[in-house]
Amino acid sequence: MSQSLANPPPGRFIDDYLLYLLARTSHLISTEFHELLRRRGISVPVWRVLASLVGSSGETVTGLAETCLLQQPTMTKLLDRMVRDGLVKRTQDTRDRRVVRVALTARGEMMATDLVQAAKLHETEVLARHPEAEAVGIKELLRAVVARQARPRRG
Amino acid sequence: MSQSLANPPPGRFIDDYLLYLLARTSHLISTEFHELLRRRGISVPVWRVLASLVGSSGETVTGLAETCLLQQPTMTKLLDRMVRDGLVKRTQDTRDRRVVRVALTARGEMMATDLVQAAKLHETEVLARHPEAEAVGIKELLRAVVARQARPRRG
DNA sequence: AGGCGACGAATGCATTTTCATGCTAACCCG
DNA sequence: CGGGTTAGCATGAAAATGCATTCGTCGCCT
Repeated sequence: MSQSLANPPPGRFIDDYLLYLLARTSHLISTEFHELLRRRGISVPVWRVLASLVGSSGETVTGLAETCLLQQPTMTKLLDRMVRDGLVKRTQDTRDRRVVRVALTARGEMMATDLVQAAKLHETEVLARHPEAEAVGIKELLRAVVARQARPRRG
Repeated sequence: MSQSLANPPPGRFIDDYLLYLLARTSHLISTEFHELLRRRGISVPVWRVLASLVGSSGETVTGLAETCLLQQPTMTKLLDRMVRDGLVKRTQDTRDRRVVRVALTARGEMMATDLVQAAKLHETEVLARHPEAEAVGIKELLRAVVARQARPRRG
């Protein structure tokens, strides 16, 4: 029962609150890259879809929504816009006619590849800037947390 | 000797992309708590404001926006609703009449205190579930990253 | 004091997101 | 097979958000 073991700067509750620290870190670091997107006129959700589709031959709408941390109706409408803008195309799955397969168009592919390159560059900068994060293997750590946390899909 | 010296799972780009891992982790863990909020009919932004205001005698609108990772106009409108719902009150700063001080009402205070307690409980569960995160001092790590990252005050 | 630039908050409109629901196709089980 | 259930996606009205701009106040500087 000793909260004094750690060293929380006991100012605000949230400054020692894990969920807030995670959200803030994510937001703070991502914002940097998001400004690059903004300069190119690409919204964050669009970037997420593009990044999710590189190297894929077709993802489902629901799968994309989950990956991009969006709700399914939001993804449907986002895809509407991306189809309109010629970034992705929808095709019907032949085995299961309920399923819609989403894939990049040539234009989307080009844009995605380009952005992924920029993202990798940025990531390198970020890791270089925060050596202690790399030292503890932050990516492996996060992957492990995600893997364990990943929802038991019913059952 | 970890096997992760090379590229771990070269499936999708994003699965080894730091910014995505951060966002996904944050989202995945937060979602748990957000469901508790949902059951009580409280939105995430409202919760963030409440949590930001416990123990405070008055924050500015812009300050709250930054803390809650929202834009200032969004915060203004969010506060409109929270005032309407009797959770917070606005008062004019006497020293600087541009500034609006936002503070919890009695009802807001009660709700906030209650939720903070639940949040602390949940945090404990989460940390217990992910021992390796606690082992590396995840909170201290994130605090350090935020502190270093937050420096560039753009203008 | 007067003027100018910066700051803090609010506003208006367009866009996006949400929530609940509808629809079709596949599954399951008797 | 047929009826009920579930999965996958779309839709529509209402709410929230983003972006640019506006309004009022302050600081500074001469």
